[in-house]
Amino acid sequence: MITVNALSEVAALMGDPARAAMLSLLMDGRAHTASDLALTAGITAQTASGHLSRMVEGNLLAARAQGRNRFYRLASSDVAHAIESLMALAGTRATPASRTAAWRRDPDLRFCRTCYDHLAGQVGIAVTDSLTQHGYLEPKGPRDWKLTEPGELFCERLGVDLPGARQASSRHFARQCLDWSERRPHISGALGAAIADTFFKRGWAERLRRSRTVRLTDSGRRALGSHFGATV
Amino acid sequence: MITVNALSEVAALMGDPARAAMLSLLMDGRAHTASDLALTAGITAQTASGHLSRMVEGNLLAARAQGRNRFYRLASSDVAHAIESLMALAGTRATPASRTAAWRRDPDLRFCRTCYDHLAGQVGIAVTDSLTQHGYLEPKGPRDWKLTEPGELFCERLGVDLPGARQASSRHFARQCLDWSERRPHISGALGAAIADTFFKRGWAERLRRSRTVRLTDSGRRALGSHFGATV
DNA sequence: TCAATGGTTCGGCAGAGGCCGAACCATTAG
DNA sequence: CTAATGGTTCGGCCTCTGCCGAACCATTGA
Repeated sequence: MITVNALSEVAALMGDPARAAMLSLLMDGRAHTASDLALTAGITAQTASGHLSRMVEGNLLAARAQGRNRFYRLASSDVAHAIESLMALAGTRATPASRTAAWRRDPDLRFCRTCYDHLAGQVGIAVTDSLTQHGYLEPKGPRDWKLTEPGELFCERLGVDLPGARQASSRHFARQCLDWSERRPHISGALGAAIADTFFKRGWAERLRRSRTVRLTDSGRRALGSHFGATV
Repeated sequence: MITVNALSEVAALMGDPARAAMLSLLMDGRAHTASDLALTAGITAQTASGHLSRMVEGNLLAARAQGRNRFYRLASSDVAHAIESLMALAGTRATPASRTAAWRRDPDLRFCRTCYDHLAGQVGIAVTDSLTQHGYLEPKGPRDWKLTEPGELFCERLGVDLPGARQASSRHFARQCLDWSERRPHISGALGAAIADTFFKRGWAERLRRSRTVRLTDSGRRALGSHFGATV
């Protein structure tokens, strides 16, 4: 059956430690240069080049040339979600003896990280919960959210680029994304990305280099309290 | 980082063609003997034994001895969902040139199949849609459903074993599961499994050997019309 | 007790593929 | 033009692991 082969092929692509390290870095949703990815994976540039072209061939990554550099990013959010689901599985792999799941061992990552291009972890959940509890966001269908009229006002007041988010017409606007550490949905899609952008632009959060981990700044912690009525 | 290794390890387990073939068979939610799995994968028993113990070690499978036989099944529905998400990815891997996704090439599988232990494909979606449109099922939270009072009556009339489904207390009762061919949610969890059981027990559907494909019988087609008001 | 059947362990073989050094191409800066 | 930098291709090495034959263990049935 053709799907069996396809399954093993795509899984095998993710199943190499060096490629998994690259994919993990790319889970921050940004594009990275080939040498950057090689450094992260701890391999030479020529080895990385082989891995990268194989992942492009397998439709996991997309490549874009810019000057002397070549930038690689995840091919789609579907890829990101498949990786998240595997990570969720890996996180629960703990035996009954040592109950501590893998992600528990990195509290910073659990606290706040990027999931592709939006916020995840405790902070992502806190933001999402605040939006739903204030009636700014309502569940719509099984995997989407509806931004209510008060929600639009709130976002505008916050400085979220709503027109920009709506412009990406091919993309889901407000999507539910399962958080693998909190095991509950957080806001993703174009709106989720726009909200995350706001956090970065206003200095509420900072990306850590070579990691999906995000640091919540002091002003970010205050903003969570004043704007969202949440404490983390 | 520990999560990176965990990711590559679990992906590598799924990334071998023989193991992927076994996992694919086990996606029917049932337990299969070691020799059965070996036959499916097209390898000898001793080779299969090695694969199986590695997958048990990696918490993908659970094993149960019974007499001379040894039965293997997926360790949890999380495993099934991770595999589904990879299959969804593999299905969209088609190049722009040949746009037909992989699952399109198996219309029977797309029409009706088991997803772990419940019905999926067009039939699964038809059942789910019917239940929601009649007000028997209401979305509850992002990933669950609520069975309404009329819904309970309907299920009892149908012969669904509701007490049995409720007994599995550790399990989600009515869960939303994303259908990778229809790209919409169908009913899973204990209730989804109980409904699927009803279909098999009443002779409305039959499992095909060595496959997740399910055949809808003539009486099943009529039942869909009379009980669910649906045509497929 | 003895065969038959299902399953696992062991040992050795062979192929796949990850890795790097070296060479090569492309773009930018001086 | 030349040098520097980023990236890829090529060739060969080497490990990893999937595979099977053979032997072994466990359960069942006669």
